[in-house]
Amino acid sequence: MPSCQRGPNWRQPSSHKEVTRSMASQYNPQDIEEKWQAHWEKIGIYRAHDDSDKPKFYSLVMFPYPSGDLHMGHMRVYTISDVISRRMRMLGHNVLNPMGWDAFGLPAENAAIKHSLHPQKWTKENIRFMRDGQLKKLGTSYDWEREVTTCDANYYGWTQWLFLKFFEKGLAVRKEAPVNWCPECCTVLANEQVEDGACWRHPETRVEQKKMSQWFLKITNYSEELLADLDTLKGWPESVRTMQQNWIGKSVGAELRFTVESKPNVQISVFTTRPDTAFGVSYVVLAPENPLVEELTTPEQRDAVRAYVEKTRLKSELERMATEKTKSGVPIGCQVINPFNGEVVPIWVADYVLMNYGTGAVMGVPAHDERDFIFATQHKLPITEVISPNGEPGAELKEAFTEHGVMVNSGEFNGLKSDIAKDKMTDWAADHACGAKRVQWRLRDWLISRQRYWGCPIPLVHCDDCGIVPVGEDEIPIVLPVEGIEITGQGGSPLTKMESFLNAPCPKCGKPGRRETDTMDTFIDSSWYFLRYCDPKNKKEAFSKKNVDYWMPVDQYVGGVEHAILHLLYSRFFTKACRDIGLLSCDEPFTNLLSQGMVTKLSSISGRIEKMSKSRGNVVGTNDFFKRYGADSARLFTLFAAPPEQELEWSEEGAIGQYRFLGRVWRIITELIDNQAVVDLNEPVDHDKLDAAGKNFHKLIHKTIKAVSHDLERGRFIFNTAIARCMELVNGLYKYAQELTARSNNGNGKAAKSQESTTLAPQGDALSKEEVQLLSFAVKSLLLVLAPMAPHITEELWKLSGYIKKEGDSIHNSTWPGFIEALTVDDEIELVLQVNGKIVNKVPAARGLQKDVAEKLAMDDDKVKAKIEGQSIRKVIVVPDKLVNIVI
RNA sequence: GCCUUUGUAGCAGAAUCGGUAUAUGCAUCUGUUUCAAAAACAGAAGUUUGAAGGUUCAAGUCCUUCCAGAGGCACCA
Repeated sequence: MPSCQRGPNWRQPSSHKEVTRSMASQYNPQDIEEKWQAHWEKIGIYRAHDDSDKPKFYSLVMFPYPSGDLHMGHMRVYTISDVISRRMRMLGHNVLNPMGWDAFGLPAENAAIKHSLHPQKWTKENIRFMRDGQLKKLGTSYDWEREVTTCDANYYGWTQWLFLKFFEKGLAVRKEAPVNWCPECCTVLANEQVEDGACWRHPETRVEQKKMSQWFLKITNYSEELLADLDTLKGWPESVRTMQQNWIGKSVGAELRFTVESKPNVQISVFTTRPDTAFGVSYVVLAPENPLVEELTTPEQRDAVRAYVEKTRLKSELERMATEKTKSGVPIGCQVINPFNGEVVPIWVADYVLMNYGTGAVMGVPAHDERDFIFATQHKLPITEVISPNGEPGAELKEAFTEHGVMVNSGEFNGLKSDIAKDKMTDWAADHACGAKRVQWRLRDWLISRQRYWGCPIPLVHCDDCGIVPVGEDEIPIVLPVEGIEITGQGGSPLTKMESFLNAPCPKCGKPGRRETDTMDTFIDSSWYFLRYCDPKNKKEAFSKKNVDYWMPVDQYVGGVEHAILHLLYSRFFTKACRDIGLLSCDEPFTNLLSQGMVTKLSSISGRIEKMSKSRGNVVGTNDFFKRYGADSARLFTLFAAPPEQELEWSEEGAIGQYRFLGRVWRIITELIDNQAVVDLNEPVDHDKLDAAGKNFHKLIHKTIKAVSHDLERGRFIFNTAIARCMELVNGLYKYAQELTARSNNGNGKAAKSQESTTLAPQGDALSKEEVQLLSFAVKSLLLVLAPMAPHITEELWKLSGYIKKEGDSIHNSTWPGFIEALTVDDEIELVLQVNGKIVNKVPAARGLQKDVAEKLAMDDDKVKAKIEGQSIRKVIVVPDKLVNIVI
């Protein structure tokens, strides 16, 4: 596509004009960007200091997985976070803006199998390229001294140490449980890593349920706190809080116990959120996996029940959920006694009841539960109404009535409102030893074992005598072997075949034992990396409490919404657990969260606008773009095209538009400098000495500073409007410069014509001192407010304007500009005159008019007069400095 | 089914408290410049705010219902 080849390198061979034009007037990002990146690194201006008089600001972006290549879609999040960091630095904060690598994980192993390259080598090479060839070229302001890589032993050793602490506290436990197995990854997965019954890595692969003995972290110990503290996270998007709330899934109800008629010592517990419907129970259902099924089934029913259980076992979870219209089931032959009314009802087994929620058993109340209604209708079980909308029993039930109402057919509870009866009946059950109040959670413990090689080894030894024994703290790190490992993808983790790794003495008794070969879920690595950033080089501790208490919590976290549950929930849990272990003091890790939207682009494969990704064939590479238009243009476009939390469609034309804008900034400022129309400004502009055009422009500058400051305020971050304001200022600068140029050209008579027809800026010697000052103020302010968003061009122009005098000077070390409030408001406003809410006229008026003066102004207006003539006025509304509305 | 969220010129998006509907960019058109084009500079045009009701002197903004898109949870008892 030759038409796309435009850009700074584009030259027409016959263009002689290009040759004669001064070099300074050409904006060439490739001449300045790498130069400044190297310089910033040399003078170390982005280092964070662990002690400082300045207020701290911890700016964090979700660290990347080193997959090898970042594209423009990835760059959005780094740009947003970088602008925030840079601006906070200019506001006088001690900013921590670190970067690292989430470097353990399956893709490295898969790549190893494919290219027969060791995961470590693959990962390290990717990191080097992504760091030096991509992130640095974007112009990010990271403190690379604090770089953290989770697959380095000096990091994962502390991951193991934290595991031991969790183990000590009883927060890491081994238990046998049904777990999700991904046949593609050949490993188990956490619940959070299963989406719609499929592995989150490949949606086409269904996970299988297996019963295995595995390591879990007891995140459920923190269910209540994780839920309750969501309310304190005012700086989080509502949507993310809701998603976590749904995931934790608290439901309050009761556990009721039904005694088996033929075996009085056996009880079936059910969980219900509606104990008020207990008089309507017409059967009790067990999940097919419930061990009570085998225990209670009568000989006559045994064959039917076994066949049914076997049938459901073969169904996938998806198939089990698919049957919404029909509900299969088989009676097991015996009955339970309803403790409330003494009624004897049958026990069934049915696959609409799930073993892994509640107690794996449910009381069937067909009249007041949709699923039970379908089940009872199908299997001809009685339907007893116990709650009525109006207290009148006997209505024909065509479907389940699931709302609250008034109790009927419920003995001593009749007539009560059902929501009140809920508590009373729970109390009754507790008093009669057949139930209790109970809270049920959806959240389950975090399964962290992975049967994979490229992860953090779990620091345990299996001993025949002592069982499973944690290694001593002095043995840490348990190093993941790199040499002599052969990764084939066959027959499980290579660790299981590596004798030198496997053989280890029992830490307790010293006899030969065998090391645990499972590694940890990589989400463990990322659950505490933000703590390590606070103290990345500590060789004695995971992090010092002093440093963590200084920097934490993170003031602004930026990342993708795909981690709304997974990473963010795990990190919150880790923070609380570390707090209880005594390692730190805060309750929540991330005070403010910005979830940036994804970057999309038309995919030539599907023909639709989709998330930018390699597999969809719609990626825009970083380096092609940087070379052609510069990182500053890329940054501005991603900030400008949409608000940060919204989706952003990448557009080549739009991005070039930003390049054009920066070209405008470059041309006007370099020309002003060439013409000596700007000076090193060190005194304020004297507003009163300016002419009308000057006054207007001076006000525009103050308005711009105010508006950009407001848009970039903490928690607001509306970069698109901030850039729009900068554009307005540039447009204003062109206009003002043009007026000054026209004036001096008129004065000089003919001077203008010939080759000066493209002149943008006036000559300095044709201007008054105030005008030069005003232009200088405009240039200085524009560069300062633009600096966080376009760091390279602003630094170069800052230097050309003479503000860099010694090493260490940088626009990024400068102070964010202030503004004079009085100069942000206009003296004259346009007063809108309405009759009956319809606009009749707009007239200029002085600001701050008294209400009666404004009203008189409106009444005297000819157009208004014509409208209201002969009518009686019912009411006049005056909104000061806005409008007058006459109601007739 | 439940919850969250979005709907404004051709496109992306602005619009404190309800108070002149659209800043800014892309695209389009015109002029200057040019042999011509591009670039640059200057200028113009365009919607009645997804739909219907309601509250109000006044609604893009508040309320109700509906329609459409995006995301989350879901046989959760």
